[in-house]
Amino acid sequence: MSAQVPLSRDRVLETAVALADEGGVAALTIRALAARLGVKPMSLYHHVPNKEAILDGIVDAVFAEIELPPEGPDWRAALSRRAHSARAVLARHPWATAVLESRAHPGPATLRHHDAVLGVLKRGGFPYALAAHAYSLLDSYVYGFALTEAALPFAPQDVEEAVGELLEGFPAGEYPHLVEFTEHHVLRPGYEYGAEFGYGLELILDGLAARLAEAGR
Amino acid sequence: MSAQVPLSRDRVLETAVALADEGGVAALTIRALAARLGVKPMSLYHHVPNKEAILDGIVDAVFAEIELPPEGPDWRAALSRRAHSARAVLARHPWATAVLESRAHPGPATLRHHDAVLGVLKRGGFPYALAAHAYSLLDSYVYGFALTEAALPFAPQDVEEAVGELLEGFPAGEYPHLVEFTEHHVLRPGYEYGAEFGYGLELILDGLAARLAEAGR
DNA sequence: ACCTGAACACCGTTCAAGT
DNA sequence: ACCTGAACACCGTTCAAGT
Repeated sequence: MSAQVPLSRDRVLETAVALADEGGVAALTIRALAARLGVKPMSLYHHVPNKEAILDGIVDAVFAEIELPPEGPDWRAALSRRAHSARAVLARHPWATAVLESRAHPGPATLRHHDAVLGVLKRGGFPYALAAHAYSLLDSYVYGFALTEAALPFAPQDVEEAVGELLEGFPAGEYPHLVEFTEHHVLRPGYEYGAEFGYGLELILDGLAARLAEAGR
Repeated sequence: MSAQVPLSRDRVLETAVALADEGGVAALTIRALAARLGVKPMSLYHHVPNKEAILDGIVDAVFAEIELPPEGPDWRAALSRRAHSARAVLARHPWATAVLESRAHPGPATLRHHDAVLGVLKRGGFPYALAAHAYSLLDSYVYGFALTEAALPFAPQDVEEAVGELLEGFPAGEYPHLVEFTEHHVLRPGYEYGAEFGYGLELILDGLAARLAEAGR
């Protein structure tokens, strides 16, 4: 209610993340943020230059939640761990992946991450070119998976209902493979989209390991 | 100026895509859209129920630009072709990938695509589970790469300048691997982020081919 | 049927004024 | 120094009125 705890950049960003988590990025308005902080809209401008800076800040705050890869010699375990952590964090903040696109100003947590991953690749013996391939591939996969997962029009427990509705709306015979695949696989017990993440990640890591072995010969 | 060509849903969506291409999704407002169409804001509501529908519509319009995979028996060539086409289209409309996230209503072009890709996998002999893995992996990769590419804070020809500025802003010694990697690889002539796409795609297709061969044994 | 003017409840942000 | 009231130039959308 009252601003007993004084306002600060950190408290603004923390609350901004909470608002976005609850209602998506559209719910994150300066005015709503001020109300949640028990303060008038204009007060925020003493701690943050404008809304762009808030968006930059919360993206970096989300990055800070991702585990830095462990420093050990096992590049594969380190990258796998980091990828799983990134996916979990981005799933907790479904708005974050899309907001990344518009951010041209990487923050310190983001840069620290890039640095740590490049360190892992270097210690793993990746030549520069292969390190570039590996980084691009892994990051694209993780972000893309997070984006796809965030776009799923249903919570995992509601697949059946949501997919059923979708199928009913199809013109008969228009999407035969989609219907067949949905009925024979997606709606079968045991299918869960989230489980695809690990499969794809392992395939990519296998591929990188093979390329690295070739490069070392 | 005057609405000689009568307004229509298609003309609204076409213009909406143009506005987003020019100024990002933030530049796509009902009012700007009406102005561009030489009409008053309220007129749009006779052809489109609201802004959400416009966003659904332009995402589907972008999907319609992606080449459907060819019908031939070569699954690998078909998927590669489709992936390259998708990446090119998403690069032409850098706002589109992020907008995907918020769209729970896939349009007909989107569904036709999913159907066609599943058809390719089926004719290629992919069991349902492997088809699911393949679809998730490829789509995540393509979207993630498009997102990363759209987030690059510079046009390809300005790498040197933009990256130079970024590096100068770093606290000394804070990001050693990032600095080393940038100087020894990113800033070297011949490096271009866009070229990473093909490498990653081939690695994924190699992996899928190996899994498919195993499944067939 | 299609277009529109006025109005409503919102935005982010500036500026001058308070403590 | 930090907070704020009033104001400005925007949003998307409803509703009643025009042709």
